Amino acid sequence: MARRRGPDRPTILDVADLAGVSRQTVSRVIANHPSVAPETRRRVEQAIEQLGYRPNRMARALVTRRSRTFGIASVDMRNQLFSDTCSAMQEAAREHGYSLVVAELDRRDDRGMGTLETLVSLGVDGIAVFPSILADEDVAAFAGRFGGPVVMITRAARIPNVISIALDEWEAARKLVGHLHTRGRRRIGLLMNEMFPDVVHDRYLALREAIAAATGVTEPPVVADRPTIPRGQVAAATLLDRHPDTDAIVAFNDMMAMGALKACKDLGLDVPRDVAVAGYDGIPFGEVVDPPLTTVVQDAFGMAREAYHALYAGIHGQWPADGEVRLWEPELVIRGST
Amino acid sequence: MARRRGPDRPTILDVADLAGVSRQTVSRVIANHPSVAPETRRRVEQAIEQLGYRPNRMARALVTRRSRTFGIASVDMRNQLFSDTCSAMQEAAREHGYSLVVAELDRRDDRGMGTLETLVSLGVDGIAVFPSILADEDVAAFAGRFGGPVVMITRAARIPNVISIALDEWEAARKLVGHLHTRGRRRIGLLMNEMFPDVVHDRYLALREAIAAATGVTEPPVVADRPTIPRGQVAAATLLDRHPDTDAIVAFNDMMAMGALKACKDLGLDVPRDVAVAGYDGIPFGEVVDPPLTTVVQDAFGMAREAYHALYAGIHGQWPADGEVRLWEPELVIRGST
DNA sequence: CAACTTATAGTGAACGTTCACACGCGCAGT
DNA sequence: ACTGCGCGTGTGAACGTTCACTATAAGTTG
Repeated sequence: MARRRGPDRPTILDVADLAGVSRQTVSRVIANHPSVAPETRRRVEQAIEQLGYRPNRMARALVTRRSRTFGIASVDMRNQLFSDTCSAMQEAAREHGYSLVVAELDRRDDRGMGTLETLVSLGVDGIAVFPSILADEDVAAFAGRFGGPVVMITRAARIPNVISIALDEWEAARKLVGHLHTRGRRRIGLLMNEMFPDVVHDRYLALREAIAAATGVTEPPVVADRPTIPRGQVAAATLLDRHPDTDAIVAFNDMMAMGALKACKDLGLDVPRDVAVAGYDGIPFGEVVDPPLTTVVQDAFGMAREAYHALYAGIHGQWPADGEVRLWEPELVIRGST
Repeated sequence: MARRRGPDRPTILDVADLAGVSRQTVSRVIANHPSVAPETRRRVEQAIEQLGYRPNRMARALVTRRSRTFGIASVDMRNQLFSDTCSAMQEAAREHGYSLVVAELDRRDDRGMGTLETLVSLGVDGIAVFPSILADEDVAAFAGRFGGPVVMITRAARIPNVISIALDEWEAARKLVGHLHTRGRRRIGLLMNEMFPDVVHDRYLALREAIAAATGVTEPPVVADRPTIPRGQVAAATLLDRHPDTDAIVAFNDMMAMGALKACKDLGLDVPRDVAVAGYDGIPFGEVVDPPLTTVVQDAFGMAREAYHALYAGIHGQWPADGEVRLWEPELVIRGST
């Protein structure tokens, strides 16, 4: 074991000294400012190279009031949708030299607001909030106070100072329920997500509306639980126990739907003969399960890219003070489970 | 659309003014320094509350040379293992008030080193590198230059100034191959990951050694491809085409293994009767596929927590100048596919 | 009661940048 | 020769903190 002490990184002054110029000139070279003599620029660049100098982005951010950093907050980082979003945003951010700070929303910490404040104190220029557990009023208040752009992904809500990017739940529900109806399903049960009342709300409301329109049933059976495979299994078992005549199950996401597949198998029900099962998200594993899962797919990458570009645009220019909702078209992928 | 201008966040001076004290006193209150009169502390706390003040962590980091931020770099953020790691590190970091900056390693950018330099310029206190595509020498050079703690996850390599935390591949291979051998499998084929030569190497070497020990076959058939379901499917088809007598397939991870399941189904082979299939990682979907997947599980959460605590300890104290490898015990989960 | 301690509070400098401005120089126009 | 201008460069201040001191008042000791 050796005591560790950073061999202090070179600063702009070290570069300036080595190149025989002032710090400002080095700064200009870095910023690609035109008014630097070619010969000087060359010397400075060589000094930078030689010292392995990298500007300290915190110091820079302190004066420019721009960190070239976006925050992205999620309730659950282990969600595949979130990983995809993160990855796509990072990809988009790269071309502008932006970086990402991630934070998992902590319910215990002031109902999640503390997490957002942490991002702010880290100096992020904008924030993307992923399926929010936050109350709309809280988000609105935060966005006003923050002053930078805030986008909300996977939830459609018109919140002042917030752009929300989300799946068109009503279109999705129409497509999915329409498909089930075509296949002769009439008694559709729902497996919803207990964690995000609001998210559930849209998806639930849309499905209920579509079901009512298609089958006339206004209060379809519904069980709420956490959106995981085991909880989906339990929820589906509960649903089928309470309503044995159910001939189709629509789950909040593919995980729950997979749990439902297991539950059906346990009960000796054949999917899709006895019960059809469908989910949302289109995760890759859906293709592999038996039977392959019918699912409503959203273009997570496209949405993430749009979120990034909204943030980026928001920094430089305008931002809708009264909020904005951008809906994305869902795609229904029909596979063996329905 | 309204022009956006941050309603400048309050600074420590605003708080000081409101409370009628100096900035240093506010600073002391924030740091919970003892030498502040109870009455003064109360006034300051109230001012903080009233203004919604949050210290600017960049300004603080500039002087303390500590950002309370760790960087985490990954080749592929969409990997489930990475999500789990991220989530667990974040969880562990919370109690110390640390935050996470994530970056996806960009091969194009100086073979990935640029990404690490970016993290440094953001001022992270330590870095976790997730399945590295970086050459050991590059990592070593970087770790030396960086000066802060660097941990490498999922790869065992003794690199100066780096703690590496990884699965014990040899133990894993022994367990898995031993199990297959017990079930009478003698002609084991491998599906490996073409992306990370080094990672492959350990897993591959370990499996080859275990296979040789168990069956006497010193050069088992192997096909390398990307570790995804579709590529695993292609790779398995190739393997089975070249070696039709294969009676067991071990895949680099569960994704490839699932692809292999599909390939077997396509070829009309029964799993596990005709061919056994096993993977690595123990992702939750492995339970759901048909047949459920036998897999080598690593405690991603435990490893991530250890990584975090290593970094945290590294900041404050000692760091092994000549590197250190910490191996984690694998667990073999036997399910229907073998 | 002088001298020392303790508790509490404040001040200047520094962290590594960029911004706004000033400076010096050479050249063109009058 | 004077003015004006543009180019290339340097200087002081500022960003929001904390650190290392210093200062003051009150209490404690011998």
